[in-house]
Amino acid sequence: MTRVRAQASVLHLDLDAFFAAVEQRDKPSLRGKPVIVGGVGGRGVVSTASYEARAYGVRSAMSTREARARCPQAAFLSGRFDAYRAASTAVMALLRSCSPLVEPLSLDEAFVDLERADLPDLEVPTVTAFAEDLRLRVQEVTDGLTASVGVASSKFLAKIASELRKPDGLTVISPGTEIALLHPMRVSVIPGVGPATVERLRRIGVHTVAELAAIGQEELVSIVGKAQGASLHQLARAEDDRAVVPDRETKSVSVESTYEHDLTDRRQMESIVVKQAGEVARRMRGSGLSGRTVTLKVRLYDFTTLSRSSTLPAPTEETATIARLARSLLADLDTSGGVRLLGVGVSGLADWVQEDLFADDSDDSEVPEEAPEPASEPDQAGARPSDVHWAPGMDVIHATDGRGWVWGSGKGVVTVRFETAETPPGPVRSFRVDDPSLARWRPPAPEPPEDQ
DNA sequence: TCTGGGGTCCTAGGACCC
DNA sequence: TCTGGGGTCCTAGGACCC
Repeated sequence: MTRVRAQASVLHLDLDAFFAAVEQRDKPSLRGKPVIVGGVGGRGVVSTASYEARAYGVRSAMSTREARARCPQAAFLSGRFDAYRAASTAVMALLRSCSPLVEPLSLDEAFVDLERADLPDLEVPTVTAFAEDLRLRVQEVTDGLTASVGVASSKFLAKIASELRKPDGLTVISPGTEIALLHPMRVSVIPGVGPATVERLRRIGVHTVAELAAIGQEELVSIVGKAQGASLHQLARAEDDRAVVPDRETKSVSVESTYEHDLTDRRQMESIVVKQAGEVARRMRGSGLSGRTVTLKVRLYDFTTLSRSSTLPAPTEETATIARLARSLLADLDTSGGVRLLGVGVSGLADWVQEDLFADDSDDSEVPEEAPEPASEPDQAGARPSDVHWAPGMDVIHATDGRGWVWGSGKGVVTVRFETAETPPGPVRSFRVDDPSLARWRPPAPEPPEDQ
């Protein structure tokens, strides 16, 4: 049984501070400055911090409130996923031009199997030169984003390697040196070992990978469970023969939202859940999926999180069906203390057999109107999602001043900085939020990728 | 008014079936 | 007077990842 490959032929690529780097690329005034992308509302968290912001201790998953306290001078932006997706698509296309076996892990990360790349051999000097060239080509296709790359004899070690010289670095682990590198490290370097597992291991005196490797598999299983015990037993020995798998299938589709103020009105909760069901259904139809299990997620005022699910006899992608089920699941829950998050998801997915290629994918079915939507509109007090209309960072265009982006908004005023990736930092001007000469600007739709 | 949003995988118990 | 033993499906919750 193969434990690892004899050569360093798995590559892991990770774009550095990805969301923040895209913002700095497109907004020249932010280059060299702390930039924080994430939820900008009172309950937001940091998604990505630029390295300048990390110097102040700002980290992913930290609450935005704390990030503001640590680095008040940072630009706080709510994120432009179309731009991130476009950059990601360009990088993934580059990787797929190198090898047919590319496994994206997220927008900013992927494995590449070099055994299927067109290289003369897989010796360390060859893969090193290839990886350095690849990093340069990433910068070319993304107009300047940097990537960190690791190359090793398995997925596990390639991922660890890419972390070692961030940002903008390359690490190749020579075959045969894996254990010497790995064993002194803390167990938390192992993907899948988070705070709960670190604590369990700490209680039996295990802190490093070497100490982990010294534990018997039975003891490990008794502490962390069957699957994780078996996995840790192998990874601690640098044993990993998982294949690079392209085209992993989607297992679930979901939408959730945390509200600035806890919800208490059942009618309002129902109307939100119905809207979310519609969004899930729309996305499912967009990717040709349908599913049998509908799940409602509710986070209460005290952060306890509940889920309730119900499985249909046959798959659906219809708004009305998903909405009806979600609403009936909500009906069984006690939400009297207040609700901070609501979400709707569908799992148990099957490919959608498209009966008629020319059928339009709209879904006009009506949701039974037992709970009419509260009169008027999204900004009902307490129901406003964390991201408001003029979100910081959003691209805008002004009738006479041209293109810029939203610096901030409040008190009926939007502040815009006029600049683009190509034009130097420009003036900052303020407008009334309802100024008709100001509009959201969207980049031209990217070419849909060839497959999928 | 600590604690996002979109996912994946695992566990454990009960139902149900052979 | 006790009580088998799988396998699969479903549900709820939790850990973890980016």
